Amino acid sequence: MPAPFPPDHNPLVRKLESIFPLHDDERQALLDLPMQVNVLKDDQDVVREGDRPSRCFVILSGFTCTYKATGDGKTQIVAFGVPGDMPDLQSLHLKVLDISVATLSPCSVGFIQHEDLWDLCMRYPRLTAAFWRETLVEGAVFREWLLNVGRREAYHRMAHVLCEMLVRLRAVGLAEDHACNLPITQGEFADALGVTTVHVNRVLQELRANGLIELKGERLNVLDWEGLKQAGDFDPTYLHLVQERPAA
Amino acid sequence: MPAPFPPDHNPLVRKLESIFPLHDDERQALLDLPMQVNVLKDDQDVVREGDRPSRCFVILSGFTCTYKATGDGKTQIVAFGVPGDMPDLQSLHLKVLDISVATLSPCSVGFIQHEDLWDLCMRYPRLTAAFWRETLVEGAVFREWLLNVGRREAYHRMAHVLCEMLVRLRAVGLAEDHACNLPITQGEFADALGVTTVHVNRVLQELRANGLIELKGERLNVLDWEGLKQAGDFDPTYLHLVQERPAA
DNA sequence: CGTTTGGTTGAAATGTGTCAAACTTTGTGG
DNA sequence: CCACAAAGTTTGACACATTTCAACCAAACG
Repeated sequence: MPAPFPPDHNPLVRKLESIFPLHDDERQALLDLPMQVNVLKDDQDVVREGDRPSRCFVILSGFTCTYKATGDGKTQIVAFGVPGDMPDLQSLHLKVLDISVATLSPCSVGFIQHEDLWDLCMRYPRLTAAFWRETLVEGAVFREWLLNVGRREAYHRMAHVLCEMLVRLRAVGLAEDHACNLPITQGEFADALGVTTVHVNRVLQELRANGLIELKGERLNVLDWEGLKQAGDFDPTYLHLVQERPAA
Repeated sequence: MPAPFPPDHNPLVRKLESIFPLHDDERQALLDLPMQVNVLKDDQDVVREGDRPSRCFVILSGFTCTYKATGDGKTQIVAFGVPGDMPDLQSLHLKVLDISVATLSPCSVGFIQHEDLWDLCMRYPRLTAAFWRETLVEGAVFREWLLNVGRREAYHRMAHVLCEMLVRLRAVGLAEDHACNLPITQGEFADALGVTTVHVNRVLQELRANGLIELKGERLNVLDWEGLKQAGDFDPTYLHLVQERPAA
C-alpha cells in the first residue's frame, strides 16, 4: 500500500517545505515519487555502515538515530531522524555508507530508488537544490553537535539537544509549543551526548529539579522554555528553517 | 591577477578530482572560473558566523579552520581546511553562515561569486554533483569528528586527527607518504579535539614517547604509520576518496 | 636583544566514568 | 488480569581522565 497521507501531511513534503519553499508542481512530483513503504519494529537497523545502497529512504513515521562505532565498540549517535528526514540521502553521491541508521521506535519508512530521485532532480532542477540544501542543513546540525559535545558540559549538552528536538518537531508539525513525544531512552541520549547513561540520568534530574522540564516515558514537557534555551545555549539559526515559528 | 597554477596543480581541480572524476571540459571550465584572489595573514577571519555572503571561497594555499563558539566564549574547531577546500561552499544554499572560518597560516584564497558557481553548475550538471559531493564528504568528516570527540579519549583523538590530516594532504599532493607540514598550534588542536592546550601537550608527548610521531614546529613526521592508525582507530573510508593511495 | 607566542611542567580540583545493585515501568503470555 | 520477564531508570561509592591555575621555558621575530 502506498503512503496514505493527505498532501499537506506528507512528511517528505512537509520537511522539505520547512527548509525550502516548493512550487505546486514540485510538491506534486514529490507526492508521485515511487516509494516502497516498509514498517519496522524499534531497535532495528535500516541501513548499515559499509552498505552500498541503490536507494535511500525517508522516514514516514517514527524516530531513527544515525550512529557510528569505534573499533572497540563504543557507539556515538550523530543525529536523530524524525518524520520527513532522509538519514542516508548522502548515499545518492557517496557509494559506501559511513554510518548506520537504526529505528528508535516503530517506524514506517519509504524507500526511494536512486535513479528515481535522479530523474526527479533532472525534471525539477529546483528539487536538486532542495535536496542538496537538506544535506547541508544536516551538516550544520553535525557542526552544532560537535560544538555541543566538545565544548559544553553534560548538563548544557542535554538541554541543547532537548531544545533542538522540540524545534525540529515543531517545524514538521509534530510538537505542541512546549511539549512533544520523544521515544529516546536515557541510554540513547547518552550515546548522542558522548556521556554515560548514569550521567544522563543525573543531568536529567538536575534539569527537572531546576524546574525546566518534565520528562517521563516518551513525553517531554518543557516547563520553562526560556530557561531551557538558556541552559542549552540554544540559538536555532543553525537549523536554517525557512521561518522559525516563535513559540508563544 | 588570476591564480597562477599550472592546470594539474590548481588546488580546486586537484581537490575535486580526489573525490570526483572530472572530464576535460569540466576541468577547463573550473580553471576558467572567475575568481578574486586575496592574500591573507594568519589568524584572520575569512568569513564570520552571521554573514550573508554572496560568494564563497576556495583555499589556494595555506590552512584554515572552521569554528563555532558557545555563548560563554569557548570555541570549537569543527574542521581544518587545506588547499582546494571550500569551507563555506554551503553558503551557496544557506543564506546565513552558522560558522566562522579563520586562517591558521598565511593563505591565499580565491573568492567565487555564487552566481558564477550557479552558472557553471547549469552548464556542467556533473559539476553540481561534484560540488554537492564535496559538501557531503565534509559532512562525513563532521560525523567522524563527532565520534572522535564523543567516544575516544584524548590520546586516540589526537592520533586520529593526525592520521586524517596526513591522508587528506596526500590526496591533494601536499604530503609525502609519512610526513607533512601542519601549521597548527597545540591550542588549535585543543579547540579541534575539545580538550585543553595543556592536555594536548601531554598527549602529544605520549605519542612521541611511544615512537609514533615526531612533531616539531610545523613539521609532522610519522615514525610508525601502522601504530598511529591503530592508536587513532583510523579507517579512511569516511573521507570517500576516489582511491586512497596506500602509503608504502 | 627584549617581547611575544607557543610549548612544558606540577599540584590540586572536578566532571564524568565505572561498577554494582535496587527499583520501576512496560510488555507479554498464560 | 495477574505474573513474570525484560527493558529502562535510579542510587551510591569510588576511580580516573581531564581541567584549572600558575609558573616557567624555548623559540620566533622585529
